[in-house]
Amino acid sequence: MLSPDQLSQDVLIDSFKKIFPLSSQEREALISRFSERHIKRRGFILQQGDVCKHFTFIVSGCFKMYAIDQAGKEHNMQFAAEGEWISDLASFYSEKPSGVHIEAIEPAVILQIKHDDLLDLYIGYHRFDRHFRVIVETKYIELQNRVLQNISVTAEQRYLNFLDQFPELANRLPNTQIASYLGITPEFLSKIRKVLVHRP
Amino acid sequence: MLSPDQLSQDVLIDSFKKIFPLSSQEREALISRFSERHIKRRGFILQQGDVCKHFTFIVSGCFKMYAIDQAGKEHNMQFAAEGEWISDLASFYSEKPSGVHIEAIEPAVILQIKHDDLLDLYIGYHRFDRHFRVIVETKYIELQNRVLQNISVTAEQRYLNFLDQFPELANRLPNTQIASYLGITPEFLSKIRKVLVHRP
DNA sequence: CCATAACCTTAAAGTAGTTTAAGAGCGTTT
DNA sequence: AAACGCTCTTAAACTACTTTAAGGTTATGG
Repeated sequence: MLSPDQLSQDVLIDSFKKIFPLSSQEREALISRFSERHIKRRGFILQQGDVCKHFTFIVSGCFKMYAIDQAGKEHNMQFAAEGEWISDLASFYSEKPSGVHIEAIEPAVILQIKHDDLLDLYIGYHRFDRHFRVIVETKYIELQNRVLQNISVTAEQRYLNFLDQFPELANRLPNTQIASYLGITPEFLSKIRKVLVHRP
Repeated sequence: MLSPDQLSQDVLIDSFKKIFPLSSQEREALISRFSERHIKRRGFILQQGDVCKHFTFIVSGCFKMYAIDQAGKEHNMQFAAEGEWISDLASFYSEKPSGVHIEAIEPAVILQIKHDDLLDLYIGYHRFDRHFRVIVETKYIELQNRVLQNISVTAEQRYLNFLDQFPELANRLPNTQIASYLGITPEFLSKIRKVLVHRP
């Protein structure tokens, strides 16, 4: 747990600037409330049963959020890489135990703000209400698209759309993780890939 | 297009009060920017190809939001009934043509605020940034649950969860609409229901 | 109050996705 | 160098879900 170094700060500030410019006062208020952490591959920043106490900004690396079913199987709800936010909002705002894990797929550097510090920020600098409104709206729109795909298209098309939407992630992730995200078995994804090679 | 009548106003204000209290000034600013409309069954408040120009609060009645695929089939992305908000956020904020329809399943009374009036409201009364942040966060959490179900459980379990989560809606909606929401055919839902009757 | 469109169900045949099992390739750990 | 775990693939048998078609029932709009 360190104060953010200059490089990490820049990545965070840049991401905010894409939504609205910040005054130097706002920037200072923002940075001073975040702390930096380095996470190993397979390290957790949230485990099922714990309360999600931080909102996390990813400076580098990649995470998955997943739930485990009664049969012990993992189901990937989302991936998040550098420049993105990740948190279990349901647990974060309700302060109740989370139903999901958030785990590093690659070694990562993150910036975290605690629940109470974020609420402080909202109260002291109302501009941040807007920033986080826009962040959540963006994520909501993404999710809505995903729901539509899940109920309307085949696994093959979902896979193609995934490649199209996240070409970079598709290279970094093992296919087992992608299958879990798509809601199919790794075996079936393998079958799909085979068909696609012979009919591109 | 009328000014909101007293009853509709009360429903709207009550919904805001659940998040944070409003000053009488804020209440006035809010109400004065909404207009009331009465929508017939099967009436549209948004059609694919049009820009979504309003954020809609439902005073009474029920809507579905759906997309139509290449084969001409409808896929229900969400239902919304009295006390809830509905809008195609992607189109609303980007001001680009929408990919979805929003249609009344029952005759409805709604309150609508225009895009620019909402932005005005955000600027003049920053409290509303927070209100709408919370509204979207709530919807996001709901969607995230739905994604998890879509990738992890069978259609039967999804149906049972739907009955559990929206018992009231389940009574009001025809099964064809529910099937479309669950991502299955009406025929298969019928099969599931038959099995459930013989094994409750 | 009649016509028609929307809704629900059944069943048979077909397709999409899972399960189980087995083996091969690769990178890490001991 | 051996042993291990993780990933990817193949294939056969199985289950979940769709398609097509048909018939009966209920709403509702004209």
